[in-house]
Amino acid sequence: MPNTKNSTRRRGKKLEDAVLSAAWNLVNEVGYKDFTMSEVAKRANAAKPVLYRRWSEKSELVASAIIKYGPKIDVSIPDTGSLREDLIKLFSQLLVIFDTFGTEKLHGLLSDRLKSIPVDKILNATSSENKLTEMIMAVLKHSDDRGELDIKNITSRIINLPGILLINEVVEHEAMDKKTIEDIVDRILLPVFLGQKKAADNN
Amino acid sequence: MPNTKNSTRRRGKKLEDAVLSAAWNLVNEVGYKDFTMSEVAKRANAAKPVLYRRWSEKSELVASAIIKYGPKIDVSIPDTGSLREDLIKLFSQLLVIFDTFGTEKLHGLLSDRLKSIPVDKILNATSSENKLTEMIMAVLKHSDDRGELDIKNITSRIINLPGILLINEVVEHEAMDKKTIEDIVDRILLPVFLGQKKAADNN
DNA sequence: TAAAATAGTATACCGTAGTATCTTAAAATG
DNA sequence: CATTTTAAGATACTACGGTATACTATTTTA
Repeated sequence: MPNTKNSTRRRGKKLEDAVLSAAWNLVNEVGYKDFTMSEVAKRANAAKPVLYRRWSEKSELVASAIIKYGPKIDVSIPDTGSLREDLIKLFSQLLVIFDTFGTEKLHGLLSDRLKSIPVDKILNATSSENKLTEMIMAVLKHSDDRGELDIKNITSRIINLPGILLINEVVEHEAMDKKTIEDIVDRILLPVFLGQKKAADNN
Repeated sequence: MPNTKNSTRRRGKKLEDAVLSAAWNLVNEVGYKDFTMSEVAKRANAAKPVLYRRWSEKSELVASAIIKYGPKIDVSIPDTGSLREDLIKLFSQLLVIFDTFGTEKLHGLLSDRLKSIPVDKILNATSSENKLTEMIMAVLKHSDDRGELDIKNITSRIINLPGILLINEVVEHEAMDKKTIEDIVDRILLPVFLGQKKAADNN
């Protein structure tokens, strides 16, 4: 504590913040591909090993910077009484991600992260406390309560489907708009979710 | 190293084959991550620029080698009279890929390819006549002929779904077995495809 | 057959991710 | 306050993907 003023050498959180801030600025200036670790180090007046001591690879540093300085996603779980509306609202909360970053940033980040982690972890990591699958699960629980589906039949593959579709949109298309969301919900998600009907519904 | 007496300089297909063969051996020995272009060049007694003149990046060379020396995929389009059986057969044809390669090879290849091309192109890739989406389309056409769905309602997003699910399995799981295929077909693909019903079916 | 175009050879080079090493400031411990 | 421990600084290094260049063998063409 008595050091803060005169200290020439930053440590811990101070240093970490400086690096994350530099990383955030840089990724916004040059995008993901041209983002280099050396440049971040230079801008933060830090040494490269400092970066690698905290983030094991480029994509992790960028992900951290986005989590800290990127758009905050509304984490509220919609409960409108309609599965369709709930899903649309949930997806719409994610639109801000597309609005903030171009495809290039998301795309590059995605392929690099894919190198080290499985798909279902990608979304959780990027938004830390905002686990998409948990939110999906909550929405489906409400639907189950209304007797529209049987949540016991919802497998992990099905739970992951929204995330996968989201990632696919990132990779494949420039943007995700309201119309795309409705298309995904109506043509894919609802048929899949509601296809897992309660046994009583079957005959 | 100057040529010993009668060493002719290889060109065209001869040279290409030597490189592909070396690449195939190498990727099987060391996997994708430790596969280096320099080592391929060395083994094929070729110069690096020769590789890059034909394949623009590492992932392309590896993909080419797999297409040439890897398992031949049955490209026949099933037509059993049942959409479910057709889809299961189609997916089962792809099992051989998982059997032949470990996840590491597919995983690394996938993330590198993702860097330069969109998801829906990954499977079609240089494999010329083996386009998954075309086969899906044919199977769906048969189903349409039987009046089970309306093919006009099948959007590109829906057509790409099988490929996306396949890629997801590559990334996320060790293997894809019969049970997985049935799960994907019954719980996801059939609900989605059959959800796009003909207007006449609506009661 | 001679010239021109094509494409392989050899090698040096660049940029970046990521690591190793050695020194030194600052914090923790006692 | 002295000692020990932690972690930053500085810098050099390795490995690899991919490119550039200069040279030369082979094929094409006229």
